[in-house]
Amino acid sequence: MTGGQKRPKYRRIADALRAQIDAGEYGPGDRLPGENPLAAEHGVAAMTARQALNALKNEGLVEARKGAGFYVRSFKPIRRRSIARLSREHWGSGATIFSADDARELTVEASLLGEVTAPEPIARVLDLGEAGSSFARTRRFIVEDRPVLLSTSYMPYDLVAGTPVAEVETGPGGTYARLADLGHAPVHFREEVRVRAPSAEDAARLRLSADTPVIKIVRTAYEATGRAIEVNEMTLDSLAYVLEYDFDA
Amino acid sequence: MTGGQKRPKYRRIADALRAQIDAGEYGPGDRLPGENPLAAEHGVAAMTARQALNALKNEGLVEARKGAGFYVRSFKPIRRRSIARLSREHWGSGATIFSADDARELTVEASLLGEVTAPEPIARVLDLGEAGSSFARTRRFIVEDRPVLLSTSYMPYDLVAGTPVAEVETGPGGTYARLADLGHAPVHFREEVRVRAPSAEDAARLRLSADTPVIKIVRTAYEATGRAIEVNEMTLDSLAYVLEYDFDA
DNA sequence: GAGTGGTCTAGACCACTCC
DNA sequence: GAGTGGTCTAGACCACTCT
Repeated sequence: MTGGQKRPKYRRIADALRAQIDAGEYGPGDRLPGENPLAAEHGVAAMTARQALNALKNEGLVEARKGAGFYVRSFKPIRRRSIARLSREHWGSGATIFSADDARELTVEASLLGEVTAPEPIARVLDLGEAGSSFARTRRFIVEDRPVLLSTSYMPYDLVAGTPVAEVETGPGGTYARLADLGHAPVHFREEVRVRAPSAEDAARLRLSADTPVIKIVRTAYEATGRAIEVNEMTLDSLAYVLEYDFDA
Repeated sequence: MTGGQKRPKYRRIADALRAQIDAGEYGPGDRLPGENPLAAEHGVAAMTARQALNALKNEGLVEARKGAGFYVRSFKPIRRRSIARLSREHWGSGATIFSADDARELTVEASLLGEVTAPEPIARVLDLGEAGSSFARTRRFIVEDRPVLLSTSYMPYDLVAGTPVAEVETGPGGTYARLADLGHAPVHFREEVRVRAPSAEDAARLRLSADTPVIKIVRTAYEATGRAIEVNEMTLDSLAYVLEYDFDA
């Protein structure tokens, strides 16, 4: 009599909550009813109400805080202008490539890994030889207290060891400007975009649950000779970003 | 004594299965043990084994077939060369823009929607006026019997009504070549890439479960005057694609 | 301490496929 | 008909937050 055709109960409950969120009854940051009130309200078992809440969590609409409740997500996506940010004029002018993204308080945690053995596919692209010896640097980007992007940049060790590229601070224009100083200006880029489940480590560093997918971007930078001089492997909170690519026909 | 530190049981079972898949013990298309054998093997409740299998499903590593079992996914991602496929030389030569993607048996189901009211954000970009009157066409792309991409293309109704663009078959070079014939050649494109939970309809048309995220691409085509002449809203099976963007610094 | 989400158990019915 | 995945129930313990 409670009226059930085909759509499972937990989906109908999720639908109802989603509608309320869309209608603004629950605004960004608001707390949703917990599983017990929900279950009572809809006359189902607690597990079923929980399934509904988890469905919304997996959609990225709400986030769970242990011991506290489910809260409506309140993060405005970052618009990443993937091509403009890498234009020569941009880093050539001394701007960091991050400043082509949304203007928002941005914290970057950077650390040098120094000489590392690059993962096999990257070693091949960079033509690192048998040792696979690369120079690597990792970064974590935090916007509004939320870690949103992890990045690991690999360059041929021989190319950059002992140069300003291998310093902690790469100076105005960043790595690409320093590579240009060395006569290895990047002239071409390729970005490969994939969606995947995060590794346990990535999930932890981005503070995501294991069910939330991430965007993987692998960017390769080429110098004029056609040689690959850098590979940057990035992991993005998939709900925190909109990727924008502008190009001519 | 069975050795449990912190990682939940269901995750450890999922990890074990993932390792076996990576090791090739279960190859593409193979069937995994069901929840009951799995539960017995690991000494847990059936629900817990099921949780492990569902975790793998959400990762996209395996797919569930109702009444049959869980099977290792066996689809090789499609490499979509987003920029090359839209170059003027490409469609100018009479090739369809799909042929810049992986060479694989591709089926396209196309249908004209005719005159439709475009969604508000698209109507604004296309400057459709109050009526929001657009001409629309939808397509579904199927590769190896798997629907992988949905597309809906919107153009200003006044621009294309009664022209070859509005025909069922757009001819060599497709819509963009016909727009060029009309003196509205696209010279610039913008693609916006997002990851989201699919609508119920999109999930059904792509044969995805509601937990599997999709990639949303919104592509806007601009003519030389800077006017937007087409908006194409695409929904991709996020595990079926690798997006590739090539560009110069 | 009360409430919460994360995990887990031990059952159940249904619709589906055929291992 | 046996087995399967999808859904559902009615409990439970733990770690966590503090509504």
